[in-house]
Amino acid sequence: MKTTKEALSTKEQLLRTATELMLAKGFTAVTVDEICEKTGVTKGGFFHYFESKDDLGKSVLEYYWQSQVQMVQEMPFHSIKDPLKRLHGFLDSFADRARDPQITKSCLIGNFSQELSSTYPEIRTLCDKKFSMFADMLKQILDEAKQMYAPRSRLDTKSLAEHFVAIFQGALILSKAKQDTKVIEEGIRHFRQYVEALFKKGRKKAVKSRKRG
Amino acid sequence: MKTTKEALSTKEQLLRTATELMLAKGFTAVTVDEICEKTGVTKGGFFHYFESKDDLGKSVLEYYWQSQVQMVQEMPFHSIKDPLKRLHGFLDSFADRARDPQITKSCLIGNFSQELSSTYPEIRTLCDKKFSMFADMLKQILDEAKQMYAPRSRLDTKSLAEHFVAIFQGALILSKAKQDTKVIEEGIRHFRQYVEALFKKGRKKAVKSRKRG
DNA sequence: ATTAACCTACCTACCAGTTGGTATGTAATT
DNA sequence: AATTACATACCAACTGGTAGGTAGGTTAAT
Repeated sequence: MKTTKEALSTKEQLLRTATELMLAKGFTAVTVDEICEKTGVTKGGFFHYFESKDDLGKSVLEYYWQSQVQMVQEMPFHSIKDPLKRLHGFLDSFADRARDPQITKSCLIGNFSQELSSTYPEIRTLCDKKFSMFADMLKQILDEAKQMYAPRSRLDTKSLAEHFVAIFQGALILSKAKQDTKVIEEGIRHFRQYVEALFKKGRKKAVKSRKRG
Repeated sequence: MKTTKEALSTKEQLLRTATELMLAKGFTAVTVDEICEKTGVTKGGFFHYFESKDDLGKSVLEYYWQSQVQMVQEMPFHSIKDPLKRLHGFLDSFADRARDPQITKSCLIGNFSQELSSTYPEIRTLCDKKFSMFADMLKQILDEAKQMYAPRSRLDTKSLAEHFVAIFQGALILSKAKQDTKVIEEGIRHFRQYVEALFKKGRKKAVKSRKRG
């Protein structure tokens, strides 16, 4: 296999190029020819690895997702014991990434969801799953924080986690129009403040309940 | 002129069809032929009204924006005197629309921003302006509410208004993937709660400041 | 000998956009 | 009242180029 010697296999190079282009222009606007030229592979080569452009779409989505998962796994917040501090560590990492000019301010899951949901049901389902998995990761932190700091409140951690995903996706869209990443930072800041407010409320309620009960 | 007798001029019919299709599939995936066929006009007819597909893009964006402005103007919240209640009225209307199954859960400004920002600078600028105008509308309500209920707080109403736009855009994306509009309702609910929390905090601070000063 | 990993050359459908019309109305001229 | 002139609102048929995809090969490693 080439993978051992060369940095990346041809297939992975194709996936990388496709990801890069589709992050900027979306699925439909990117042509197979474009991907081939930029990767330095002919069309025959491309169709050796992918059945069709649609097939590429699914593969690219999976590839992108894996890279995102890895990225999150490499974030330093996991080792933080206190769940609320861990949450802030999580948000810090995302804010750092928003500030980093080298990182593309776009999300393939969001792009595909918007562009392909009504025409490619399979991709729509895939996007749904990825969104849910991402939200679930955040939900776990929120659940722990809730249990520790506001166990009696009826805070809906699932909805709150999904809310963050929405904030993030929306901020990406705004940042593209504005060509300014501050919206992303602000979105994270607002979410932070909101969660803080919710936990304060939860604590109060918990105290009240304890007094009552 | 035909406009008086017929419901809509040919140009407006073309704009409508284009809007409808592009809300679902995005700009690139919609072909001029498709728009023509669905409108019942030939290509010659289309290019009589629009210089190019790009030109159509800009026109469609403007047309969509106007329709959205009109929609907001027709909402009942404007007559509410109390600015905080007016804000809730505003949010109520958006939540109602999220619930209404007849309304397409998609925003052309968001779609275009995501799809075309990197390739069509003019459209990107247009999206930016529309987003800003929408945020500004909300900012005005927030400003009034701030002045009345938390005049001393250093609440950033502009950032908060933009945050709502982001929440809304993000929720639309999620709702497409999930095929469930509850995320939109939830997004609005969370924003509501967040603003409430901010105003409570502002009130406390104002009280404190008054005591101190 | 077989298979994976490509490449060259090509096909067909469809894309945005053009050409050169016609039908209709309107406004000024005769 | 008839004629000329011009504009608007379309249509049918076409063009050039590009899209996704295929057929059939070559090369090199297993």
